[in-house]
Amino acid sequence: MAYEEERKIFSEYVKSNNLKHSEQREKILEIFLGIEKHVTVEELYKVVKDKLPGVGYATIYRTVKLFCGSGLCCELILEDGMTRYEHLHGHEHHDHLICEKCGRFVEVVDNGIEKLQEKLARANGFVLKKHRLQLYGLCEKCRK
Amino acid sequence: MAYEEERKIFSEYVKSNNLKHSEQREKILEIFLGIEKHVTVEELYKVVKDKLPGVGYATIYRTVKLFCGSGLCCELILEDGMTRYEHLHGHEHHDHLICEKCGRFVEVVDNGIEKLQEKLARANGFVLKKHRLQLYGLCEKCRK
DNA sequence: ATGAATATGAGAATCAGTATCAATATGGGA
DNA sequence: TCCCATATTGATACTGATTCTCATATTCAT
Repeated sequence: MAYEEERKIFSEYVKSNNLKHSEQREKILEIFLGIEKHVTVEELYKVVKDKLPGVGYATIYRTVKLFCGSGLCCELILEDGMTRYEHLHGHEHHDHLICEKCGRFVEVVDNGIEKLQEKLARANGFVLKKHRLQLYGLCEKCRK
Repeated sequence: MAYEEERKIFSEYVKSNNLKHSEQREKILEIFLGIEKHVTVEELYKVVKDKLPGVGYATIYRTVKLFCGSGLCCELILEDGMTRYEHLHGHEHHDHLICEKCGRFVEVVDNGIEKLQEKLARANGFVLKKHRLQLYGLCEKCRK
């Protein structure tokens, strides 16, 4: 049984919000953590369905929202109208570089950009809370 | 009758795609160009409805898509599930700084950020086509 | 003016996500 | 251990934004 730390974080979140543990939540968490990519609810549903045949779509939606609340993951909203979820625990902040042809995701960070964003916001009288940066282009393979 | 240039661009786009002119398209274009902000289809629909009472929702959707195709405007997709449209002709590229409380939009550009994005993409083997950068925070007023 | 092609408006359909609700499961106390 | 108030679940209905369909109306080259 892996992901001790994450289980603990989730467990504490559940407890401190007067929620309850359930087999579904345990299983979905484990499966979600085992998928090392930005997963959509639909994708997650399909995988969970294998191990938990009776599970409903709504439960997946509800459960990933809990994961977000607990700080274990966050939403990634692109332009295709499907929300993806990505792990947060043990992952640094990053932006996304996306190939328009093959859909490949690369996680990128640039401290220079981060700093300039802060500066830009401040110059306009804003206190920056978060940002979304997505770079769309063609990857090496897809250009050939 | 204003917006000569834009009308011409649209007119040429229509012609070169074997489409047809129509009163609706003319009117919607004029109204759209007159709104100096990032407009949603719903907002545009309401304004158009005043001058063109019989107009249907679908026509607005179809027409703004044409405007995008012609290069007169582009889509702005935020996190609220509503697509906004903004003028492109005669407007420089810019990113968006958005107040999380009052919803105010500020258009911003930073050449440093733009360059670093290019560099970052290149370093990962990508040729950059476009990017989305949205900065969310609290504006001066809303912090008080 | 004519006809082939496109545009329109109304409403149905779609699609991701949310709300509802009856049935079930959980967990802190007696 | 059993009780029971409370939370969770799965099924399904519902949203809200957008797209599709289709019969009718309009455009435009001839």
